Amino acid sequence: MFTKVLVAEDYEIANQGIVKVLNEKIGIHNVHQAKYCDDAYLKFRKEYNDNAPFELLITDLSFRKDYKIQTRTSGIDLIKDIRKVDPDIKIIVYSQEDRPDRINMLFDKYSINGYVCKGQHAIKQLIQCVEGVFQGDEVYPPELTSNLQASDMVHLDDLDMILLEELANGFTKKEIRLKLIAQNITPNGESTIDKRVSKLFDNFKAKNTTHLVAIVKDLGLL
Amino acid sequence: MFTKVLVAEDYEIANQGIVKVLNEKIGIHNVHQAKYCDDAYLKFRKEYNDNAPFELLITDLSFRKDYKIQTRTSGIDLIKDIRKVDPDIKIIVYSQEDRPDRINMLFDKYSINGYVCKGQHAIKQLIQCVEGVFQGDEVYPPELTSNLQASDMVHLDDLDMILLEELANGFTKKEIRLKLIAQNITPNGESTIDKRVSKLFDNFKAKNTTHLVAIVKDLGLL
DNA sequence: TAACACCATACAGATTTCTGTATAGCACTA
DNA sequence: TAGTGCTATACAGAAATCTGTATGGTGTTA
Repeated sequence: MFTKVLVAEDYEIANQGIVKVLNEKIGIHNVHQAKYCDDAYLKFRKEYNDNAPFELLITDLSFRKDYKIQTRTSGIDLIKDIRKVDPDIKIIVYSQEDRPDRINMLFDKYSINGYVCKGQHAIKQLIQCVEGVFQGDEVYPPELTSNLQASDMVHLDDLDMILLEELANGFTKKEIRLKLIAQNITPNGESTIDKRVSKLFDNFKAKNTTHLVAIVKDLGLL
Repeated sequence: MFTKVLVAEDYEIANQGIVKVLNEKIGIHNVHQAKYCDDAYLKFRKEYNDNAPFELLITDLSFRKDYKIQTRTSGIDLIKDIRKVDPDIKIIVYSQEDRPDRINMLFDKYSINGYVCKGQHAIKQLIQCVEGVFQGDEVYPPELTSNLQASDMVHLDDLDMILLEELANGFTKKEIRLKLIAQNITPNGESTIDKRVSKLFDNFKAKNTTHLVAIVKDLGLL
């Protein structure tokens, strides 16, 4: 089993909880804690340079901002920087996020090794995740593997995303059309945009533009 | 100090963390845990009926939904139901939420006794909060008292919230007007609603309804 | 009490949204 | 190759949004 672990989590009580689980349920005692991304990075760097690197990083994604100015403001920044230095360290992300596309992105783009959703079954999942990652597996959260269908069925292409984005930014379809033309993006006919948005209404069962944006924001797609 | 406490928090690791703090830092050992609102309510009810009521409830606001169907789905439901039965129990809410208006609402509308923001300083704050509430104080989180200005300058009343909510749900202003009339809520003139929404545009610097809803969703007010 | 500010409401006009119908092009296939 | 389905586009009309102006009521204050 891992012997040396770094936990990056700004939320103190959760941090304590993780350490408790690692100690008592998995038997890892050499656990270091960090409440800021920059702090985590420095700790990582120090041990790495001393030739006693951490074997596992467990990190949250979102870190609350406070008076301390940080160069890294999210777990993603932290992961990026650590991966650059040490491609071998195992990384488990442990966060609120439960959107399949976001989680998949972490595995694809930042080659994390495991993901645990904060939630009711976090303890059991964390234990399984640490064990799985130790054996070299990629460990996806059960929440994700069970219902891939629903959220991923509606496929949104680039134009759809641009439209949603610009509508949410308060632009009219005419304005959006002009922007598209200016950026040489096709299609950009006025009625095509109308039709695209209408199709999004169908996809998301929205009654109008405002409703559409509200739904998409709630789904976390925007 | 309190001797009998109920902790309602679906997120296991945090739940552990709270118990640890209550045990080790405040010296409360009779701590019961619940991971679902309904479960918390039943535990509360049982002890109350046995004439050995909890003196303090520490609860989260948001509970993740899962296969278990719950009649109470949020901490607010739980608080409402518990307050109905026992107006004397002290309640500390302990949540992600950091919007001043939401937190104030909890004190005003549900007469909670304390609030702690999940975050970097949650342990210290929780300790201070429990001690303050024990002495009969209302304990607001330091995050709130320090910068009331910014976010609270825009005061949203009930009607504003209804309008935002219904617009986000895709209803037209005419439909909303009819709903207001049906529920005997005044004012409900067509142009009044127009004017109210226009004022919200000003407040949030929104260009149109869609933009407004997007902004408010991002701010977490909806 | 008179002046002033604020709010609910009405009305009207310009703009935008939403929907339906219609045409043309492109790709696939029987 | 003719038929079918999909997409981009145009146009048009009904409905909704947005904005400006105007009026009457209420409450505050000089």
